[in-house]
Amino acid sequence: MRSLSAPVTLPALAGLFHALSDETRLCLVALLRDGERCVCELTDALETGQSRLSFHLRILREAGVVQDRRDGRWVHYSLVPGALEGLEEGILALSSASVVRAARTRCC
Amino acid sequence: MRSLSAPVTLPALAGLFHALSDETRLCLVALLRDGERCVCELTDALETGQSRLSFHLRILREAGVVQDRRDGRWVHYSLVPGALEGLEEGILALSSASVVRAARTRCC
DNA sequence: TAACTCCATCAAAAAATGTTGATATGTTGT
DNA sequence: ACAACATATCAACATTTTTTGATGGAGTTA
Repeated sequence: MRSLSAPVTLPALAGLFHALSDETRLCLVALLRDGERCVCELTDALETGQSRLSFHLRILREAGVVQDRRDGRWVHYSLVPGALEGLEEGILALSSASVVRAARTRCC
Repeated sequence: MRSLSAPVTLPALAGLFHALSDETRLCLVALLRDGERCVCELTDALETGQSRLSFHLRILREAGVVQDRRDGRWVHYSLVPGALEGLEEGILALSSASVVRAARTRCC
């Protein structure tokens, strides 16, 4: 079991969940499961507009789920190693004990 | 490790994530961690309007995360046993292999 | 340099989601 | 039956998210 992970806050966890709460984005994650993919491959696979894809990729990127790498005129996306594992950790925290409370209400 | 779980589809998984993608709802889940709570306790803890809470509880209920139990004029909410474990399973499926594809595009 | 490709970004429109206050429903106590 | 209470639902509005098409930048090839 890993330790020393950053404390999980409710807002942070909600943000991560939000990034994964969309079918298109989950589809992207599923595609990246097997390794790096170029944006053009992803666009091709999802049969959708390029700017729409770019929008969703940005959300995943900002949530720390995927990362990009430029190679000439292509950009390759891949899963951030450990990101989904971190999510599992968050869920575990949520269902067991130590979610860090935002200092706001009596509850959390 | 549990087997025989229902196949995880992307839409189903996205729905679950969506239910958990809101801070208020995560807060509710965190409150229910230690056991059943009456709506009035939850309202009190979150210091928020009753109809707002009712709205979020419904979303959690419809996503299968929580369940309710009527007791006289009170309604008690609690976590559905195994719901969050199911989520972990989904994440695992997503990051490894067997997400069931919706029969729509070439990708998923 | 000019033309072309890949991709991100922007602005406007559309769609979905969340909030609020009012009302309805069912329950208990008198 | 009536009044008081707990909760759900509804409708109007506000906010956020998503989609779409247009534009622009960065890299490549000729």
